[in-house]
Amino acid sequence: MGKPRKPQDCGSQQRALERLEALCRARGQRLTRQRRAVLRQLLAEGRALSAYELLARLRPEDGRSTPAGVYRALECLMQAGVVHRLESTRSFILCGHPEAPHGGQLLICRTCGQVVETEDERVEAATGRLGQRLGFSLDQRFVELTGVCERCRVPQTAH
Amino acid sequence: MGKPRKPQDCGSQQRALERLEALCRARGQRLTRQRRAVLRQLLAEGRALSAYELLARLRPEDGRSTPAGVYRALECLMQAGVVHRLESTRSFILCGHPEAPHGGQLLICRTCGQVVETEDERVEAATGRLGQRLGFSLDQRFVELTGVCERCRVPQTAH
DNA sequence: TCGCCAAATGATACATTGTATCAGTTGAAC
DNA sequence: GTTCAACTGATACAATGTATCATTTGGCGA
Repeated sequence: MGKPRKPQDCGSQQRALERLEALCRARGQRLTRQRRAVLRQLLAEGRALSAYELLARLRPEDGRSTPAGVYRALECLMQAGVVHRLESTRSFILCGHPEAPHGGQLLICRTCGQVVETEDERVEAATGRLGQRLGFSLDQRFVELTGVCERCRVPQTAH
Repeated sequence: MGKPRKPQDCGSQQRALERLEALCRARGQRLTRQRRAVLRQLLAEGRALSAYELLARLRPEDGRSTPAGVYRALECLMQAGVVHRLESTRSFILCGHPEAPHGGQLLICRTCGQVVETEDERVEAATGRLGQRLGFSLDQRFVELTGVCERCRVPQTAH
């Protein structure tokens, strides 16, 4: 697992955090200290973290953090659509386009851990049609594709 | 969670078991006592079971079963392509069409627990193309769609 | 501003799911 | 039959996720 570089400097992180907070509020979720802290860590990390990795990062700044607390915060943030859970790796990541409609696809690089989030029309259409064909009224679609990203596959040739 | 009826009588279960065993062997896996026992339980149950549910069913007939043993058996059976893991529910189920090529889609009914397995061309094509478009060489595709199946949605109207 | 009430938190304990390790056993192939 | 890799049994533990309940917090109306 290589390390993806942190995606943003502090200034834009601050702005991103504010944007996410606004979204949560707009979707009827209180944005409490704990939830903000979880958001901040996910934003700072820029990659998927397990609940316990999150907990380890929260403890230093708030010794009272607990597993239950972290899971509750994550639950709420997922409700608000600003965090996704990666079922296949049991981890959590910030949504890449929290304003858009939801239930997208996640592409996960085995090598660097990068997660790319999409809302591919063809995949949406195909899975929707599949559900219909088999008589299911779908309420959630997990589409997680794992592989190796371009950067990891041809790391030297670029420069 | 309603109970799906057991899918087959004992005679055809026996035949199904033999067919699965043949497949495992053809794919280079020894079919040992423990693995056969796991297959038998999954076949008898006809629905997805967690590793520990499996363990509970194996213990009465073999008191020495352990979690590690169950996971090892499942690992092997997944390798052979006759068992799938449902990531979204952390459970395991017999493959519905073990002879076919693999990496299909799973539709899961929230109400009765039924799992329908498909190999939908459109979904395959769409996810493949998506990977290509984003520069990923995919090695695994988890597509799990949850919802309510037809039978559970309109249970009374049929008869 | 005050007090109310629902929501959120803190604390603890526990349940579920999954692995590491290593000694002993088994079974296919020679 | 011997041998060696694969499999198993046993034990311990790591990782992930929840239940419960007393307490605190924060938004809101009086």
